[in-house]
This record gives sequence, C-alpha cells and structure tokens, in this order.
Amino acid sequence: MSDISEKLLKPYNPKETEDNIYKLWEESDFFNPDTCIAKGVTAPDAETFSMVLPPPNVTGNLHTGHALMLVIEDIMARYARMQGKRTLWLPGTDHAAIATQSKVEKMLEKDKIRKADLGREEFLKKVEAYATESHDTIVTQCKKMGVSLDWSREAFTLDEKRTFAVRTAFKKMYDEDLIYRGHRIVNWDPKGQTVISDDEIVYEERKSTFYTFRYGPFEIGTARPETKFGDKYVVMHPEDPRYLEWNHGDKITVEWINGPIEATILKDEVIDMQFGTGVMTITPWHSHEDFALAEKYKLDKEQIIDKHTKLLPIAGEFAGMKINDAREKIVQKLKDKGLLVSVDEKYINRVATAERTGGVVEPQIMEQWFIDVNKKIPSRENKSLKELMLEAVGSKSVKIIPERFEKEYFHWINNLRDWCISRQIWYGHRIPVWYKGNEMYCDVNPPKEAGWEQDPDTLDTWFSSGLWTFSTLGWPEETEDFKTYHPTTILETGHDIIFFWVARMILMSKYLLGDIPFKTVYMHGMVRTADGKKMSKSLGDKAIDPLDIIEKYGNDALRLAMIVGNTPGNDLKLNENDIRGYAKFANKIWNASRFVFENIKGLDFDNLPAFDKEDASSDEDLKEFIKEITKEMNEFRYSLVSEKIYHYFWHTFADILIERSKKKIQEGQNADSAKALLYTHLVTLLKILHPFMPFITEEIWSMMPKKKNLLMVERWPVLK
RNA sequence: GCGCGGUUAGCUCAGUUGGUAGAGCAAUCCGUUUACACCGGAAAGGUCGGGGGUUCAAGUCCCUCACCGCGCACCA
Repeated sequence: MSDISEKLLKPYNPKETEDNIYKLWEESDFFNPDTCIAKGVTAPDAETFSMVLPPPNVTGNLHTGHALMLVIEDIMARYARMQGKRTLWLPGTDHAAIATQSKVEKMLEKDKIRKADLGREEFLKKVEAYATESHDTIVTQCKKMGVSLDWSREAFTLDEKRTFAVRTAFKKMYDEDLIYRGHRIVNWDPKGQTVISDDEIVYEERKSTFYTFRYGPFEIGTARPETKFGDKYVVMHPEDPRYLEWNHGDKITVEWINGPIEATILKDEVIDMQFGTGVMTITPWHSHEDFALAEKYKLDKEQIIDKHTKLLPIAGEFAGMKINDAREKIVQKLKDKGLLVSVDEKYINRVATAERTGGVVEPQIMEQWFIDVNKKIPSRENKSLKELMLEAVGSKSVKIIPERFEKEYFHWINNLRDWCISRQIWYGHRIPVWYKGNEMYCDVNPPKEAGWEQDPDTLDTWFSSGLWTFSTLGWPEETEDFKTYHPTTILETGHDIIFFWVARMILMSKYLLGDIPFKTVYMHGMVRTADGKKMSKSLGDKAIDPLDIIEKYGNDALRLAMIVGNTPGNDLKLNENDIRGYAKFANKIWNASRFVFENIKGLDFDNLPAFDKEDASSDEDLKEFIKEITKEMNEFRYSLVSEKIYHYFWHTFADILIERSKKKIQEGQNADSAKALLYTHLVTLLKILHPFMPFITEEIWSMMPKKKNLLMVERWPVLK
C-alpha cells in the first residue's frame, strides 16, 4: 500500500497506468463470459447481453470514427457486465474486398508493379500479407482504446469458418432461386475494373458542358455526345403539342455523326416536356433509364463503350479512342456538319463515381450475379426479401435509435433494386459456382470430377458482412454460442452504413434464420474536426489520430470528450479543449480519491459507522441519483449520464461532501459518519464512472481496502 | 423535386410525457484555507433562426419562411 500511496501523491498519469490496467483485465480473462461464469462473477443463468463489433476494414489504421464506436460499445458492454449480465462483445475484422485490394494496388503502383503481371495467386499473397499487417495494427490499437472485447472469439470475414458460412448462405439462396445470374444493366467502375452495387456509388456535382444538336427535324440535348453513335430511337412526350405531327413508331432518316441513320420515334410519359427541347435520344447500353425504356419497347441495345472506356467500332473513325479524348472531336465533327445548335458550359451534372476508387461509373449491360429482392419465398411464408426487411423494422422487432433512421430505412427498401453481388476483383469470397460447358454447379465444395472451372468473380464484401451476427457465433453449425447469443442484443454502428450493412444483416438473418439479427440498432454520428470537416481518409494526415490524443491526455479523457454532448445520430465535433478539460477531471477524481484514502484509515469496513442526519440525507441523494441515471443508462442516454456523473462527482462529492467532511474530521464531530460517507460514496461513484472511464477507476479501485475483485466485474449499484 | 436533421450563452453542445433556460470551454472579479492551481468562491452572459397558431403556460406541439447539413430521385 505504501508504494501505491506514493503514486497517488503525484498528479494522475494515464501513461503509467493504462497499459498495465489493460494487461490486468486481459489476464483476468473477464472479457470472456465463460470465464465470468467459471469464476462466479456471472450467474450461469444470467440474462444475456451480446453485441458484435462492426468489423474494421483491414486497410490500415484506426481513426476517430472507430474510436467513437469503440467507446460507445465499450460503455454498453461494461455496463451490461456490471449489471451481472452474461456479456459477450465479439471482435473481428473485415476483409473489405474492394477497399483492401485497391489499397494494395496503389502501393504496388509505386513500385511500378501491376496486378496482372503478378497473376491472381501472387497478387493475393501480397493482399493477404497487407491484410495481416493491418489486422495486427488494428487489434493493438483497439486494445489501447481499452475495449473489453472477448478476443478468444475473434473472427475475420474471410477466415475458414466465415467462408463456410458464406458458401452455405449462397447455396441456400441459389437453390431457392433468390440468387440468379443474368444480363442486366450494372454500374461498371472502369478504374477498379469491377461492377459495384447501387449503394457503392457516390454522386458528385460537376460542372459540364451541355450540347444541343440537330437530329433530323428535332433538337436533342446531351452532356455526353460520345455515347450517341448508336442512338436510333428518339423519344418525346405523347402530349407535347410541339410534336403532335409525329406518331409513335414513325421512322425517319436523319443525318448523324457518321452519316445517315434510320431513327424510330417513340412516345412515352417518362419525358419531361419542360427539360430542354422535350426530345431525347436513348442509349440503352449505357444508361439505366434508357435501358428501362428499351426493355419496355423491346428495342435494340448496342454497346458503344468498352470496359476501358474506349469507343467500339460503331464509333467509326473514333473507334479505339478514350471517351474523354473523343468528346471534343465528336462535337467538332457535328459542328462542321452544321448539326451543333448550342453549347451551355454552365450545366451542373451529377456524376456517379465509385465510392472506393473514385472512378466515373459507366453503366454497362453485363452478365452478373444478383440477389432477387422481390421474389416470393415459399419457405418464408411467400414473403420477398424486401417484405422481410420491412417487416423486421415495421413490427418494431428491430428498433432503430434514433427513430428517424427508420424512415430512411423504409425509403431505401421501397426503392431497392436487385442487389448485384458479383465483383471482378480477386480479393474476397470466390463465387461457389463451377462451370463445365453449359453446365453450372453450385455447392459449398467444388465438384469432385475434373473439368469444372470456378467462376472467377468474388462476392460483394457486404454479402459476408450481412452474415456477421451469426457467422461469428459458428453458424451454420448449431453451436452453444449461437443458441446463447443470437439474436444479439444490440448493434451499435455509424449511420452511414445503415444500408450497406444494417439492412443487409436484417435481410440475411430474416431469410437464413427466420429471425432478426439484433433487437436494437444504435446509430452514432460522424466524427468531425473542430472546424466541422468530416474526419475521413480524405483528410489524410490532417485527421486527428485517437492514439495521439491518448498519448497526450489519456484514454479516459478522450472517452468523455466523445460521450458528453454526443447524442445518437448526430455528428460530433472533436475538440481538443474538451479533451483537456476531461483530463483535468481525471486528475480531480485522482486527488479526491487520495483525500478519501488518507482519511478513512482505521475505519472498520465490515461494520461501518452509522451516518449522522446530514450524511444520511446525502446518502439518500446519491441513491436517488443512481436511480435516475440507471434509468437513463437503460435508455442509452450516455451523453446525459456522463455529464451528470461528472457534475455529481465534482460539484457534489468533491465540492460539498469532501469539504464538509474536512470540518467534521478536524473537529472530531461526527468524524466517523463523515469517513463512512466518503468511503461509501467513493465506492459507488467509481462503479458508475467505470463504464465511462475504465482505466482510472480500475486503478483507484486497486488501492481500495476490502476489494474482492476487479472493478470491471463489480456490480452496478442496484436499489430496491 | 421528395424526405430528414440542425439553427439554444463568445465557442462546442445538452435539454423525452409543454410548467418562468443548462453544462463544458473562453472571458470577468475575488481567493494560494495542505486532496487537487489540472484548485476554490462570486458574478456576468440567451427576445432558445424569423413570422404566425394551439394553450392558463411552448426551446419543447402545429403551420410557414430563411439559412446550413444530409439522404433519395431526376438530369435527354
């Protein structure tokens, strides 16, 4: 005890404390619920609390967004554990297919190595090496954050068990015709050389040039003259008074880029009469909307642009040119032919770009794998995946916090198209389908006979993430963990991945298990810099590194700065001043504890003296306070609770009770009562502070007389 | 265009059944009384974006406008 006292005499130093405390926790193995039961700190029949960690991508370092997620979830887990619940918080990482692959490609580019030169196998070795390295970094950084994750159950979206789960899920969906292969218009990312899903598109507003050309008797507008070679359908609104002389199906011959073509007139209500001239030509191969029209009227579809954004032979003299190089030359030719009517250079266009590579998305008709979201499923009461997803949230089986995201969720589902799940990249789960001539074979394992060739494509990374709540628990095997912990209690994640992930998990779980994946979804906001910028990869080195903050101010201070004033769904501006303030608070706790320890020597802890009237009243106040914050904890109102505890500790316990006790102890008037109050108050306050500030509270707890166990498995104060 | 969120003290933000506005930081004044100067005490600071309505009572409910941010859709 003497060396500890010496430590207490100096200001609180998180750096000297945190690593040791984490080691202590790890050695105790209390992060593992099985150990908690074995050591008698959790009842075997206790209520379950389970939660998966949204697996960080193995693409580098932890950023402040991760830190926020880890802090909120650690509070949830520690609170549940202290309530005596059988608590599992399960860690893992995500292979993040496109993100990881493109990162490695970029690194190889620096050494002038292309992945095609390496070949699939060699390239994958490089990616795996990088993934392993990133994984190790991330795990180390998570531990620095103080997380009470059960590392013994750690999973990876691409490990053996998860691969088995993915293949099992794929096969089941394939057998029930929910997964199909077909030619559809998809989003082609020429930069990443892969298809991406609708959700992986980021729209950017860009200024571009809008041209109006003469097209026979009409004038048509376009921002993309390079796609216009094959345009032989001209569409207008059936009620447009300007074009009543033309009938649906009329054919006309018009002079166009490479000579005369025969065009067919179509009348359709999709046309906006107010826009431009109210006439447009269509390019079904390279536009979602035009494709839909072409399907409706069974029109010809011609490919104009190849996968590398080069023009095909249909472009005549322009064939082989990149679209960006060809554009102006095409315009010039049309101008020379007298077909250019006008040019608007201030046109604002919304350009579809690929989330991960930044490439400009070029719609293409391609053969890909899809998940049918509208097909009625016999084994699920003839409901479609869409309906299953709507039902989960609509019935409140899954509750989303804050509630407003439920609306976004419904809106997304109502506009949902079939999910394109195949990707032309190498890193990820290879599609478990094999071909031999015209035969197709789908199974968890490859066919035994020779001569079968596996599909070269891999799965959208969110396919495996969708299984995460149960694949991590051993599914498809009926493991004890799966039976005990699924559905999980809560999913805590950023609101930016509600569609990518939350919706997909509900889809997969409802379909494969007939059950929800979690009962509650808690969505946190995005972390921003002090000047409001989104703290993301694009900020690069300018982003705050949570580990630097910890180094400077300590983990507990960072945690409070992320929790106080941060309500669900709202963005958080991380501000160094706040962090500094909470570091002061840590010191305050430290010093107040020192005072208590110095003054309670000699107390009979088994038989505490009675409170005098004044202290009894303060004791009641604390009980009232606990009641209040416990209710709020159960409502996930961490911002409020943390602020209240901060205030209670500082301005009630330290400023009033400790000051009052000084008098009593010095004057020898009801000194025992004062000492008993200091002791019991500190014990209780450390407990309720622990989920928020685990390190300093555990450290002080270790100096506490009469302690039985680590603070992390002590009971949250319960009032009858 | 449709929808959602925000607009509260100089700054960052809380404020859940409607009952005369709160915290942290900053700024002001006083105080070095041994747990803590990474401190204590005091005072100051807001017509809760504008306008209208419901109500005995509105930051809180309704309508409307403005600005900021976000989601979705369209963009020939």
